[in-house]
Amino acid sequence: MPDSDRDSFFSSALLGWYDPDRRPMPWKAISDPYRIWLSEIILQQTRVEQGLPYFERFVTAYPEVGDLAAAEDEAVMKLWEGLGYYSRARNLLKAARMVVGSHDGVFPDTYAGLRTLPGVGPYTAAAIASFAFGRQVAVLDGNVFRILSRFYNDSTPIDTGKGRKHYQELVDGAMGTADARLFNQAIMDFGALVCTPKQAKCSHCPLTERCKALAENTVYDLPVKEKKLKRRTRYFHFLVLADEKGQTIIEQRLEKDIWQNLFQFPLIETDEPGLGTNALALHANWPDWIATNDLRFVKRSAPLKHQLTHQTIHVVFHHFSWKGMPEKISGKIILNNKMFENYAFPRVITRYLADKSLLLDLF
DNA sequence: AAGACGGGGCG
DNA sequence: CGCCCAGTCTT
Repeated sequence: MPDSDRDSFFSSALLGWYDPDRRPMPWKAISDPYRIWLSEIILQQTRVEQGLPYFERFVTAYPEVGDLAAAEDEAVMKLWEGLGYYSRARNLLKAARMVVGSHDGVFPDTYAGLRTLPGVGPYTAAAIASFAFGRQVAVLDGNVFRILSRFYNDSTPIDTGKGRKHYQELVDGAMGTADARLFNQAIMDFGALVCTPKQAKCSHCPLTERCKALAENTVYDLPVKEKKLKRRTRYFHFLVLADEKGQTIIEQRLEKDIWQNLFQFPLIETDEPGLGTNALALHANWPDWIATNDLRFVKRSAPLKHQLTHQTIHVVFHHFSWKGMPEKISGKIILNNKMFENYAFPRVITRYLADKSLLLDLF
């Protein structure tokens, strides 16, 4: 049941609290749809501090949407390297090319039009529509779920279709006729600075007098999620194959899996934990294009645990020298020393490569 | 509706 | 170690 009195208290208190300068961001004070779109894609499931340097890199490399549309796929993946959720980078490029190819270089200026761009879902379409075009649409993101579930002491799960619809109605009502651009920025700043997941700043919150979760002492029980996180465990063995000319081999991940389109050292994935190099060379998954009698084992890295949100990956790097490595290998790329900078790698590999002492005996 | 998809920061 | 972050797409 709508509670317009409560809604108007919420929006006026929120806007009274809001000060755009408290959390400055380069895309906040502008209305350029390209930059707003770029920032919103980067910030999906990503903290502002983490995304900010990437935003700067992209704007510098591609000042306008046409520059991005004309970029090489590999250059864009390389610029995105390390940020995660790489489908965002692939869709970023697709969308830029769509804007240039099908919309004459001009971004759609409606919620529905924006939704047709790949990578632009309900949240991002609302954000761009309000920030860039002043459309009267409210954003629904993690902050909004948390703030509204608390303010109304509402235990409706946020991770179901019904829940999303419910909270969209709540936030639409709360925004009312307030300036959408201000309201949306205010509610997200408020979630980041005051109504935080932990250690919420209830002692100086402008909404305390009517916050139901505070009154009921349920602040840290909200919001409610229905689904539990499931985690998969995987075992990755990367083969670092170096020849006497200082060359090594990489391959691109093309399957529908983690790190799609990124590069890696030739990978053997096994179901068994704790496999040593000898057992690996005898394993059924050993690639047929490497004859083990041509290799000389050099060393093996310590086992690394690469912890992701949905996967725990145990990684070992196995170093071999390969005299007479072929000049060409179908489906693989032969790299010489400094060429790593042209290819995007997962963090577990860039971090490994960054260790100078490892690289020394590699080449 | 349920899974899949990264990486980092913080308690 | 578990949770969360300016979510979206596929199945």
